[in-house]
Amino acid sequence: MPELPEVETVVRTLETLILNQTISDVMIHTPSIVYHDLLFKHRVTNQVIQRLSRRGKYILIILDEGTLVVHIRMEGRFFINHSFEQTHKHVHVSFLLQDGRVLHYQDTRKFGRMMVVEDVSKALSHLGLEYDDPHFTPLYLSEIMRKSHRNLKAFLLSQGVITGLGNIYVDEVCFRSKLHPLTKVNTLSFQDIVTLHAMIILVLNQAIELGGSSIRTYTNAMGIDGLFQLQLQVHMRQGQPCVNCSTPIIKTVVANRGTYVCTQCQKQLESD
DNA sequence: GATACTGTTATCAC
DNA sequence: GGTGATAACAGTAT
Repeated sequence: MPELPEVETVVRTLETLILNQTISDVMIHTPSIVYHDLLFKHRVTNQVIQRLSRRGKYILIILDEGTLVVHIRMEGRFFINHSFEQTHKHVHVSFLLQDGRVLHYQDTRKFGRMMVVEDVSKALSHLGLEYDDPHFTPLYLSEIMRKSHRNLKAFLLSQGVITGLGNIYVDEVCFRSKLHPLTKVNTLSFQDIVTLHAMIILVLNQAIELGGSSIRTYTNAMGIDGLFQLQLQVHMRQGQPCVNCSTPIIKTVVANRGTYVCTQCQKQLESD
C-alpha cells in the first residue's frame, strides 16, 4: 500500500487510533526490520505518541524524545488487537499501548524498515520536495530536468527531486500530461513541465481525498481501503480502451517497472 | 511446477 | 557522480 496517498491515509488513520497513547512495551520478532534493535526498544518504551505526520512515503510517529520513522515499502501494514502474542503470520514488531491495545506491524515480504531518530530532516535528507511544498514549482522542476538525462518515468520514481510518487501515480501523471514515460526529461518544453507539475498535484490531491488506491491487495487492515483505483485511467488497464481516444492501453516496461501507456495520446518523440 | 509479476529503495557496477 | 540493474522476500498470476 505504499505511495504517498496510501501512506497519508495510514497516517490519518493511525492518528485517530494511537495519538496520546503511551507505548508500554515493544516486541521485535524480526530484528532485520528495525535499525539497531537494542537501542530501539529502549528509546520507544514509555514514550508518549505526541503527533503523527508524514514525509514522502515515510510515516513519522513523533514521541516525547525522538521520532519513530517507518517505511512500509511494498506490503507493510498496521493493525490493532488486544493480544501481545504473535497471533498473525508475518507480524514483525508489536507495540503494547497503555490502554491494553496492541499495535502490530505486519509485512509479508519483510521489506519495510523502522528506526528511531533525533533529527528527522537529517535522517531523510535524501528526499526531494513534497508535492504541496510552495517551493515545488514548474521552474524548480525545469532547472533540475534540464541537467538530467533520465527518462520521465525514472525521474519521477526517484525520490530525490519530488518525493511521494510511485509506480501507479507516475503512470497516471504521465498519461494525464500526455507524455510518454520514455521521454528524456531534458527534452521537455516548459509548457510540458507546467502541465506535468499541475497533474502531479492534481493526481496526488485527488488520491488522498479518496483514501489512496486499493489494487491487487487483500482486503486490508486499518482504513487502507481507498477508492482511487476507480479513477485510474491507464494503470492496470492493459487492453482496455483509452478514456480519450479508445486506443487499447498497452503494458510495457520502463525503468524496470510495469508501465501502462496509450501510444496514441502519449506519443514518443523521435529523439527518445 | 517453472517462471514472471508485484503500490520500494539501498546498493552495486559502469 | 549520475544512471541503470539487482537484491532483499513471500505470495499470486500465467
